Amino acid sequence: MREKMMKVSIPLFDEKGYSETSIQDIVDCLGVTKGTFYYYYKNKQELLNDINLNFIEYMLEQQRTIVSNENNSGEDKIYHIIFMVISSIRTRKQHARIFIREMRHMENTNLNEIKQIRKEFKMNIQQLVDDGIKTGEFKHNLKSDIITLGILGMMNWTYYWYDPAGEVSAEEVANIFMDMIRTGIK
Amino acid sequence: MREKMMKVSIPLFDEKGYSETSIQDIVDCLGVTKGTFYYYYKNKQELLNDINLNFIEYMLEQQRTIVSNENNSGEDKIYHIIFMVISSIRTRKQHARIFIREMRHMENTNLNEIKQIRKEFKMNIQQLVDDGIKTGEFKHNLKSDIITLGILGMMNWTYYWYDPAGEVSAEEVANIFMDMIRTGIK
Amino acid sequence: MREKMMKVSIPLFDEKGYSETSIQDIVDCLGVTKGTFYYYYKNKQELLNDINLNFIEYMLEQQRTIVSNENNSGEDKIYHIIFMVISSIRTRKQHARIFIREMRHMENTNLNEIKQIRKEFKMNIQQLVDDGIKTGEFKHNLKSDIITLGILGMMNWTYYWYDPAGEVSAEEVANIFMDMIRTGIK
Amino acid sequence: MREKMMKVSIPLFDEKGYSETSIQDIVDCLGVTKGTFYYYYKNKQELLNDINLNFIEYMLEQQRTIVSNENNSGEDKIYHIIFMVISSIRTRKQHARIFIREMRHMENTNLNEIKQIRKEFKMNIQQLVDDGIKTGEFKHNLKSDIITLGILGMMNWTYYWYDPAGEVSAEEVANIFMDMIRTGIK
DNA sequence: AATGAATGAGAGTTCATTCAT
DNA sequence: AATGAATGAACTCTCATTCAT
Repeated sequence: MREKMMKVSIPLFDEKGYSETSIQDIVDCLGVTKGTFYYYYKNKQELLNDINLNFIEYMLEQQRTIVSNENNSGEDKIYHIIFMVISSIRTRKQHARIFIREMRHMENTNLNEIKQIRKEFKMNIQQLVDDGIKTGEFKHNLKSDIITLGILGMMNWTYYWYDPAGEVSAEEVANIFMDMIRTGIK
Repeated sequence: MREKMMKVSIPLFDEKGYSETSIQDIVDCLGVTKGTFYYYYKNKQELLNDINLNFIEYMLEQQRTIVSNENNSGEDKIYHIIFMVISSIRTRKQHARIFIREMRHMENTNLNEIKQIRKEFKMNIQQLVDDGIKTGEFKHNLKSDIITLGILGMMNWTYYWYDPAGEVSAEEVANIFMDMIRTGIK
Repeated sequence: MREKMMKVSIPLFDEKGYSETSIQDIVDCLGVTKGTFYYYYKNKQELLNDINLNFIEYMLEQQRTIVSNENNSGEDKIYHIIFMVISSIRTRKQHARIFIREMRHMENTNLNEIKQIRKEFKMNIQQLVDDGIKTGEFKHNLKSDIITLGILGMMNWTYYWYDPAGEVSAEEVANIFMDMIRTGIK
Repeated sequence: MREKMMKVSIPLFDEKGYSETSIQDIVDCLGVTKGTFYYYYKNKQELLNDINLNFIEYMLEQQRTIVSNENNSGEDKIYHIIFMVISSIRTRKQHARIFIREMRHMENTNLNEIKQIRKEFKMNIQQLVDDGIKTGEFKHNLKSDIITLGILGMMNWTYYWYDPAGEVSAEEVANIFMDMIRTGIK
């Protein structure tokens, strides 16, 4: 039931916003009553925590798999992360947007956990950049943290414009971004 | 008074969120009563409209000045836009974040106006890329729209991490980003 | 200015109701500001008092003229009162309805004055009935007070259905009512 | 609970008026909180709808029973309707006055329904008059619609003056009115 | 004679939450 | 496992009224 509640809440939270979605809205989707909600969840925040944790843990897990693949170069790994993020939009666009927008409404305890995971997600990319600098794969004078934040910006922004049903495939976008990151537009 | 209300609302809207900020919160900051708010504003939304329009019009104006400078190359202009955006964080960080997050709460009429301006902001960049492709300044096989969205992502994300009081100057960030965009990290 | 305010308030009070009409609504019709209203009127109630007094005094005056005409029989006088009331709808329909519906909102002092006038209006009719009984013009066993209330009911109700622009003239309605009152429908 | 709320609201709506009665007034009578009101009613209007529908449906039902009684003549039926209306004052005076005065505040959907019922109530009387004309029970040259409006006026006005606790019984008033309608005062 | 800024009290309504059943 | 009644606090918004200018 907790799963069902998460599932119906995600489109509601994305479309109307967390604050604007009432418990009533959620239980209406399931044909149950508000009491039922509180049987499964302590409060509304807990549901948001669940949703956000579920998302970021999934993303981190995917990223870890990519990073730990020893057959690929750093560059390959960065590419695969970008591709993974953009691909995830097909099934997790709403999920991702909630994550970005509604973090503010989380309890402190869970917020810290999430920030930790988020940091790891970022650091994994930064590490790839740093490694590349060390091995000579990348330029030697890069500021890896800012480069990483640039890459994250490009990726995260896709949640606001990329349409998986549109003409451009996730692969194409990933390729274009990776090209720009690798050799620029000049 | 409308100005004063905008001014105190911006930090509130950024920190607590638009929905979570009550009219009471706003008027308390000014030492006036709720009635006063409604003397100057038709409703809460109108205040948000004001805030958002004020922001995006400022940004567009700055961008127009940059773009219309005939002494600079396309590349220079892109650089100046990036620098302008990051510099704007010093005085407009909260303003910008409200703009990005709370657009959903705007009235339709004003929303359309804002979307229009936003589109122009984007198209101005895309035009620079297109021009660069035509003149040979940039690679000839670029997908300018996606490249532009990548650049916008990098810039917009800075509102969430860049600290103007920190060690790295806006100029440095702009340089790093511009380098990546120009020649990549390889 | 007090007159002008009364004039624009009457349609507003009739259509929206006294409570639902705001001072703002009233002053908007005149292109002045709320302050102006309070320059001429102590408060909203005073305006209603004015409107209602104006109406009932006019009605009473008309009635007095009819009653004091020594050429007419009692029956004639009753007829003329009915005709006068129904004729008054053309110019005072809204006025009359406000009078009937919004008396509740009047101050006590004025309310008493109005009730007094209203009573006189009623007693003038009742007197005609009583006179008729005494002179043998009417049946001798009539309960004049209840008969009077019946006649008043017929007349007052016309404010809710009679359309002066419709096909039936005020004269016709007065004739029909008077016929019924005189000789019934049998 | 909806019933209880209707019950306490009727005197409030009659004495203070619909607009002047607050939800707080209503719930105070029941010792519950405003939230409870909104658990049972969508809004204030819905309560008024309930009250008004309840009244007019009761009146129509009573009228239908009278009209459908095949043992009575048309004249008898008109008498019984008048008597029924005046008798209803004992238990429904306030109810009736709310109905007459506060129709303006009803939603359109319900308003139409109510107007329909009201029309039927009127047409049932008019039909009796028409029948009487046809059968020769009544004068042949009557304008039945205006006669009916006259009768309705007499009856409806009783809600504003008849005191069931006073000296005159409902039966007496009905008899006096019926006499006037039948044979007039001459 | 008229304005415009401000007030303050209260309105209707929403909603997360509780809890006995 | 689930309900349904109830709460209470907060919210947006309205408006008659005041008063210095």
